[in-house]
Amino acid sequence: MMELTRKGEYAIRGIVYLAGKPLDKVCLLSDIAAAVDVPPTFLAKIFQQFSKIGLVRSFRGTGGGFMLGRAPENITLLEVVEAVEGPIIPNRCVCAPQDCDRSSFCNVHPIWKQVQEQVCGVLTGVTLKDLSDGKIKPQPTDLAK
Amino acid sequence: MMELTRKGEYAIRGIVYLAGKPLDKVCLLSDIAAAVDVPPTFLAKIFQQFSKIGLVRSFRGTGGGFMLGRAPENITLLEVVEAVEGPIIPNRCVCAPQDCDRSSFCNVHPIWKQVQEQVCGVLTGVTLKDLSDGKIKPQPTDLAK
DNA sequence: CCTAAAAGGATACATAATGTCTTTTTAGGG
DNA sequence: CCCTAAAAAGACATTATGTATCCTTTTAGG
Repeated sequence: MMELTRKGEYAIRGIVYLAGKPLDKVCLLSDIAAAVDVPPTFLAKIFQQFSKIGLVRSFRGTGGGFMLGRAPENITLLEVVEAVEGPIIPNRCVCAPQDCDRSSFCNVHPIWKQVQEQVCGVLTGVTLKDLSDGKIKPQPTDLAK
Repeated sequence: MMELTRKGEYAIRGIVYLAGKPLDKVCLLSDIAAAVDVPPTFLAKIFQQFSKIGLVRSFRGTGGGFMLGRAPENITLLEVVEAVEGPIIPNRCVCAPQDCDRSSFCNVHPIWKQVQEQVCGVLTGVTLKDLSDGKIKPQPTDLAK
């Protein structure tokens, strides 16, 4: 359960690679794909999605390629993951409570809500800069224990 | 991402129903399925799995049926979820770090580990008794904020 | 032995994941 | 103005997973 897909894994690899480059450097898709070991055609699809929502910027034609859409310290891992996997929804009822109007067993609802919040919390706390720097910030929840 | 399957949803419904019955009461599969609105044949498969690992006990033949395998306060939601969905693994690399020996992008590894711990933490904090009682205990993480 | 009930196995269908291929558009450079 | 490089877009193929259903077998009570 809760498993990131290949697509998600590839997306993170690719965009973290971009985050490690200068903001104005245009990178060839084929170079990125080779560097992070992802099928180029697949990565193309992912970056097309990212381009539409501004996570990356793309340039066509000769000398074209991709660069990060914004400064890496302003892009959270949550944003990347949700862009490629859709929203973090442990159970349908979290977003559609009307499906949950059964009596007893929908006591579970608040639990899924908690799970969702925890996960989003962790992923929000990490930026692409953190990841490309190799400096992962400890989460508050770690300090707690 | 992270979505519980129907099977998982059905499993929880079914076993929470059992948790609400007296420990020695044998319930007909068909009754359970009808009560929690789950396809009986599907629930049968789920409870067969549960029976093998002792989460529920089954009785065959006339007067047969299912009951909870242990006291509901000793069964956590995590146990139920993992029994039916498999282990909580946000990314393969969490359980197989050898796949993660790439340089930069596996900085993400500790993040997935954190996610895993957070989710398991929440699900461990809830028992079937809590769920069948309708009394969901607030998590430590809630108090923190 | 007859019937009720779960166990086990095989099967069917739909959807999502994981790619690939081809064609089209865009842009730079001679 | 063409030629070439590169991404965009769309169609397609393959597999795996999810979501069941059905049928036969085993077990147990009466």
